[in-house]
Amino acid sequence: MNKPAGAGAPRFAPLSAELTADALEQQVLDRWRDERLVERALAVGADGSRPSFVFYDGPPTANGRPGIHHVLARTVKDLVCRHRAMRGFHVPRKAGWDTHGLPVEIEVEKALGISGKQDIERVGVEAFNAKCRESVWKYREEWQRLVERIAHWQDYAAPYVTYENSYIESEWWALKTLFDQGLLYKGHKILPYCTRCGTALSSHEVAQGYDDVEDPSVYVALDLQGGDTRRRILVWTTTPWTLVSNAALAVHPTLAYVEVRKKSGREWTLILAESRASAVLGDGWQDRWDVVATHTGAQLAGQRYRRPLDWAAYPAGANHEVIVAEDFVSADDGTGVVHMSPAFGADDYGAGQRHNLAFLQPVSARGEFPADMPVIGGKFFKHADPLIIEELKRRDVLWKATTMTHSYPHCWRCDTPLLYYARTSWFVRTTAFKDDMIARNAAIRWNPPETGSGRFGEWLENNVDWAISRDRFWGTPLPVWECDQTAEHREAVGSYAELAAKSAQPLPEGFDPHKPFIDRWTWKCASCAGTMRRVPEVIDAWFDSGSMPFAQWGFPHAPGSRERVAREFPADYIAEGVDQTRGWFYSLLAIATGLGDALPNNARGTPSPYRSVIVHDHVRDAKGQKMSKSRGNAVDPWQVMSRHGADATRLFLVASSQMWVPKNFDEQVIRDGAGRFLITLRNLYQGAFAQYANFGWAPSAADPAPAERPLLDRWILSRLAGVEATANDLLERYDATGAARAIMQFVDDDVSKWYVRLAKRRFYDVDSADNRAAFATLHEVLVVSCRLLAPFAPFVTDWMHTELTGESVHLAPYVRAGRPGPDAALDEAMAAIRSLASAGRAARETARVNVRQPLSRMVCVTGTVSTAAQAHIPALVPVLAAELNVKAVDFATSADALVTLEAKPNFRALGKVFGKSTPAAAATIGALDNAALQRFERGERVAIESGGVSHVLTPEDLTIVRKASGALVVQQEGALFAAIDPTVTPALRAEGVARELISRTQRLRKETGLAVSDRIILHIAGPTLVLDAVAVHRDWVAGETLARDLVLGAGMTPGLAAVDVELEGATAQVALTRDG
RNA sequence: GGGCCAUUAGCUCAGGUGGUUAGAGCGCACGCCUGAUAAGCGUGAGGUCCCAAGUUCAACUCUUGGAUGGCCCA
Repeated sequence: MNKPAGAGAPRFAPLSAELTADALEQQVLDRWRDERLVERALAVGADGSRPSFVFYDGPPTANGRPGIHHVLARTVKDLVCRHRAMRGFHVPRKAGWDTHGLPVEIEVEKALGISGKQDIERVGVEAFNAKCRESVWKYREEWQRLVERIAHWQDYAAPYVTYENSYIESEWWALKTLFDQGLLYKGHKILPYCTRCGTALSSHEVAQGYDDVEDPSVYVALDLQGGDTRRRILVWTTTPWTLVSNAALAVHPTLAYVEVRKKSGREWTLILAESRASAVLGDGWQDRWDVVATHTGAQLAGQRYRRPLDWAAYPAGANHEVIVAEDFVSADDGTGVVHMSPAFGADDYGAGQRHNLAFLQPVSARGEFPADMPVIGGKFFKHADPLIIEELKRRDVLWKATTMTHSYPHCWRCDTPLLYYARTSWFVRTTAFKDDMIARNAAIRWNPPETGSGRFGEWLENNVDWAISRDRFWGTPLPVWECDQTAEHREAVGSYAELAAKSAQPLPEGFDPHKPFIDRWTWKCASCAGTMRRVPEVIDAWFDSGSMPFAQWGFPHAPGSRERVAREFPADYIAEGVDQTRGWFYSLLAIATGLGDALPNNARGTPSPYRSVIVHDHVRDAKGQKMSKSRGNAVDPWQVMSRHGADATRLFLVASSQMWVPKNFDEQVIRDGAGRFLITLRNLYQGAFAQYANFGWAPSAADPAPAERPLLDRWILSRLAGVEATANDLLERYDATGAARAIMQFVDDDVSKWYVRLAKRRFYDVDSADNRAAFATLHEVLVVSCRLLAPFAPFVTDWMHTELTGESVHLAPYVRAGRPGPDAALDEAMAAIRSLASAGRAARETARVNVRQPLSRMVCVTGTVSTAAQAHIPALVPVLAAELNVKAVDFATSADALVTLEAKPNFRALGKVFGKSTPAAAATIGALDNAALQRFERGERVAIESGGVSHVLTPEDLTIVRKASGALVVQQEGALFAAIDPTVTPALRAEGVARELISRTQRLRKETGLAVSDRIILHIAGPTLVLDAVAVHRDWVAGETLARDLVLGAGMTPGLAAVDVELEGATAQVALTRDG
C-alpha cells in the first residue's frame, strides 16, 4: 500500500480492523479521562447560558452487583440526556444512591450470620447500623467502573446519598409538612407482615412476592344456635388457622342461599349459596338433597352460630358468633359464607369495625400461637393448619378438607409467607389527594402510553393510604415524638435545629439522626407531665427515593437549595423499569402531590414531578427465561463488554425492540446485528474514506459547494438531511428504537450499499473537483452520522468524529444549524432507479446472463413515479446503465408496443359503490383490455356494469399498471418494471470475454500477492474468440490490469503465475509476471 | 379467581381508519467482487399472520370464545 503523501502521521488516523471494540473503547475512555470530557460535558450551560432539561436518577443500591439489566436501564437514561445535551440543553443529572431499607439489613444479617430482630437487638442497633452504613457501598466501586465503562454520563462526583444527614433532614421537613396538614397519621390496619423480618410490607413490596402455593381448602359446617332442629351453615376457608380467632360469619345481603336436607334421611339441614351448590355438593345435587328453604343473605344476618374452636376467650362487650351481611362477600368461590377474623384480614377488620366484632389476635409478632394454647401452642401459624384440621374432624364440624393451589404473597426478601396482621402503623393519607395525583398523572408523557393510563392509572384509582412506617433499624427515623403518658400529645420535627431547640440540647459533633442515637433525644411534654419520646419506627425506603427532587439538594435547609429546586423541579425526564410502577413512579408522585405548594412550582393543578418517563421492561436470557443467579443464566456485563463492547451492547438493547417490551439477551444477536453494523461503520471510515483521504484531501474552500456536486452526492446529502430530521424527531418523542433503526438503515443501505459503492472510484485520487466533491460529501455524511449515532454508540462515534473534525462528538450539535432540507423528488427518483436496478438484476438472473456480460439495452416502465421525480431520472440513467452493464436504457410509455396496461381494482372505492357485488365488479375491471384502459387514460368515459349497477369509472376506482411485455425478460419491483434484451451479439460477446479476462487477471494478481499498484506483463492464449476479443479491447484490458505489455497467443513462459479461464465454450490461459 | 399485554418467516421485528400479492434485517441457498477483503455486493427460497366461531361483498386488522407466554391484582 502506498504511503500517504507528506511526512508524519496521517491526517485521519487509520482504524485497524484488528483493534477490537473493547480496545477502541478503552482508548476513548482514556482520552475522556485525560480531557476530563465528562465533567466538561456535564457543565456545559450550567451557568444559565442554556435552557435546562432536567433528569432525575432513580437511585440504585450499591450493595448488589450490577447486572446486564442495569446496562439497559443506564443506557435508556443516558441516551435521552445525551441527545438533549447535543440539542443545546443543559442537562442536570445528579447521580444518587439508595442506601436504606430492608435489603441492606438482610445483607448485613447474612454477613453477621444472624436472623431476625431479636438477633439484631442482641448484636446492638448501633453496631448493626454501622455495618449497614458500610455494607451499602460494597459494590460501589464496581458500579462506578461499570457506569463509566458503558458511558453513562452522570454526575457521580457529588451524588445524593439517602443516608446522609442533609438528605434525612429534608425528609423530616417533608414529613413534618405532611404531619402539620394532617396527612401523616398513626393508624391501625391490617397489613401484610413478615414475621421473620418483623415488619409490615408496603403494597408495592407485596406485589413482588406472589407465589403459587398449595394451601388447605377447608369446608366447615357450623351449627346455628337456637331452634328445634339442627341447622348448619357451610363456611369455606383456605386459612384454617384463622378459625381460632373467628368472630363472625359474613354473607352477601342480596345473594340467594338454599337450606338443604339430605334425602338419605339425615335430620339436620345445611345452608350455602344457591349458586355454589353444584360446585360444593356436586353435580346433580338436587337428586340427593331436598331444598327445604331459601333465604337471602339479609335474612340470615343476625342469626347466631357456634364457633368451631374455643381456645381464645372473647373479650367482654364485643359481638361474636353472629352472621353479618357484607357486600364484599362473593359467590365466585367457596360457599358464599365467609368466616371473619378481624385481626387477620382487611375485609374482616372492616366488618369488625362496622359490627363491633370481637378482636382476637392469638398470634405473636413472630407468627406463633401462645405457648399455652391447646393443640397448637407455640406453633408457627402456617404449621398449625394440619393440627387444626384434625381437631375440626374430631369435633365433627369438618365437612370436607382438600388442598388447592393459589397464589399467596411471600416476603420478597426472605420468602416467608406473609401474615395479614393488624398492627399500628403510620400512614400518609394519600387518599386525601388522590384526585390531584390522578390529574397530575394525566399530564405525564408515558412511554409507552398504556403504562400511564393502564397499570399506573388503575393503581391510582385504587389508591389506599400509604403505610410508610417500618419496624426496623436502618432507615430514616420517623421524626415524630410522642408523650409517654398521653400518646395523643405528638409533635413532628422538621429540622435538626428544631430538634436542638425542643430538647434544649445543642447538636453534638458528629450528630447522627439514625437509630439508636436519635431515640435518646427526649424532652418534657408541653401539655402534661410526660416525656416526649420518639416513636420507634423508621420509614419506607421508597419515601427516601421519592423525596429526591428536593432532598438531593437538602431543601429547604441547605443554602441555595430553594433556588436549585425552583430551577430543577419538576424533572423533564425519568426512566426506570416496569417494576417501579408502584415503586418510585408512585412515591415521587405521592410525595410531591402531598407537599403541594410547600415545594416550588408545585401548587395544586401543576404537573407531576416528572413530565415524561420511559418505562423499560426486563432483560431475559436468550431463550426468554427470567435471568437469575439460581438459574445460572445471569449474564456478566463485564464479559459482554469485553466481547462486544459497550457500543454494540447499547445499540442492541435499544434497536432490537422497543424498550418497553421484554428483551431476550442473545450475544449472537448482538454480534450479527449491532456488532456487524458497527463494523460496517468502521469500514466506511477506514476503507472508503480515511485510507484515500490521507493521500492529501482535507476539507477546504476548494471543495465544490454542495449544489455544484454530482447528483449522486446531492442525493446522499438529501438522504442525510432526511435521516437527521427523522432521528431527531423520533428522539424528541422518546422513540429511541425508531431513531436508532432509521440511522442504521441509512448508514447501511444508503451510504454503504449504494453511495460508497457507486462513488468508490472517485476516492482513488485526490486532485480533481470530482474527487473533492466525493471526499467532502462522504466526510459530511460520516460526521453527521456519528452525531446521530452518538447517543446510542458513544465510543466509536466519538473516536471517528474526533478524527474527522478534531472535536468530540458529544460537544457537537445533534442537528446542523441551517442545514438544507431533503430533496423529496431526488429521493424518489433515486429510489426508483434502485428499484429498477434490482428488477434489472433479477431479470438478468432469470435470463441467466451475468452482469459481466454487457447487453445492448434495457427498457424501463416507471408509471408511478411523480412528475417532479421524473425530472431527475435522465441524469440518473448512467448510474442504472453502469449498474446493469447495458449500453442503453429506454423508457417505455403507454403507447409503446412493449407496454401492456393492466387495471388493478381498488376495492376500497368499489366497495362503496357495488357492495355485495364488489368482487364481480373488481373482476370486470381486472379484465378490461389494453384498448379500454388506454381510452380511460386519455380521459374518455369507460363504464362497467355489475350486479345491476352501472358505473362510470373514476381514477379512484382503479390503478393502471404498466407491464413490459414482448420478447424481453421482464421483472417487476413494486410498480416498476425492468426488461432486458438478452441478445448477445458477437461484439457484446467480445466485450464480455474481455471483461471476464480482466476479472480473472485481477483475481490472479491478488492470488499472486501483487500490490494494487504493481505493473505486470500479461500473457493471454486461447482460441480465436478469445484472442480477437482481447485484440479489440486491448487498451481497456491493459489499463484495468495495469499491464505494461500484453502478449497474445505466445507460448507461456514457465514460472509465471498462470490460470486456465473457462469461458462459455472456450478455454483461455492467462499468465502474468511482475514488471520491474 | 379478576384485569392488562403479547402471539406475524428459523431468529429479531414492521405492518393509520377492514380492501384481496403481509414486509424488512439477520440466518440460509445460490451467485458476484483484487482499490472496505477476518470486508463489500446481488438474487432467491422461507409465512394456515396462535386456534375456532361470528360480523362483512371483503378479516393479520373488528366481535366472542379458547390456547400458550408474560405482567399486574385479589
